[in-house]
Amino acid sequence: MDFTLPRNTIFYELERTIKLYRKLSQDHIDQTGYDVSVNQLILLIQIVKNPKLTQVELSEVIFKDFASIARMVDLLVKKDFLKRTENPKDRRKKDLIPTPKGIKMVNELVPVINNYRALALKGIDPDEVAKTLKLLETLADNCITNFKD
Amino acid sequence: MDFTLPRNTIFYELERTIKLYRKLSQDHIDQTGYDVSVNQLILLIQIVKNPKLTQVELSEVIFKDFASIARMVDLLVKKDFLKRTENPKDRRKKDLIPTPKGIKMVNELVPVINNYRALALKGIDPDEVAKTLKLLETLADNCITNFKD
DNA sequence: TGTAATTATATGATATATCAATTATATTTA
DNA sequence: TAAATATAATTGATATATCATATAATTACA
Repeated sequence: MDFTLPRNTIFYELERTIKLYRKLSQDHIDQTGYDVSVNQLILLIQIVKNPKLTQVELSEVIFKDFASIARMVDLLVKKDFLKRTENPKDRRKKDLIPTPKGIKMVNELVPVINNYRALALKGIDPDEVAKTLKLLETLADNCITNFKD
Repeated sequence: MDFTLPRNTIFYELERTIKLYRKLSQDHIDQTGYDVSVNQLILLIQIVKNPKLTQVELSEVIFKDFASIARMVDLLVKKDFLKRTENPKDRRKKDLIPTPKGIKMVNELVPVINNYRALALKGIDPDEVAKTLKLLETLADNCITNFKD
């Protein structure tokens, strides 16, 4: 059987790296004492930056299923970082309004994110990052064009 | 607030690429008619290749939590791709024995995996892949050395 | 040798992911 | 305008992930 061990493929290394990066991110967020997941935080930041976006649009911005967005919104609402009210003009839509508590958290945590992003890229040549970005985009395009359904 | 949109960072592109690659993988597996997830399949392949590995060792090979392994083993057993029996020498351990059905599937699906891996990398210079691998390893190392706990 | 520490696996809680189906509302179009 | 279609959000089912804890068995060591 001719099969390359996962750990010798770029696919494995992608999975491994992103997993470690997620851990780094959550770790630094946790250290601040805030009870929020990285994904919840990233979603909330997008809402703060652009309160007009619908959940469907948000799902495109952060590249997640809209069902996931609905559940993350639920959690942000439960934690009082966000309010969800009916949009008066289009009652299918919900207006997502960050609470003062949510805005305060975003303001405090954006520098934390910028910090761990920099830590993750420490010692890496920006030109190499740009090349990697290009490669990843090609890989992603290849995936899209080769779906069978 | 100075915050780079997710989609302009390498971190976002990593998440996006790996998500599209997972979809490509599952799509090609599904097309074969087999009822198995990519992760279950990758795990089963490792077991076929090395039936002596414990679940803890398997979790290192495919870089997943051992709790995840236990649950994936459960599912493989339920689907009759795998048998789990007590190890007579160390009764904490479980021997994981692929069933004939499991072995047949692995033999049929390994070429499918090799095929979609090649599709994903089509048109990409192997030297660039090697460079990207190095960058990802550095990024992963940076994450590991910057955990706060 | 008996107790402590370690190891292997399993499981509960929670978060996230996808897909499919549902509900409600808006929009299109025949 | 009524019926068909599209859109926005929610929810259920299932898979996976992590973390913490539990259980059982083995190994280390005082």
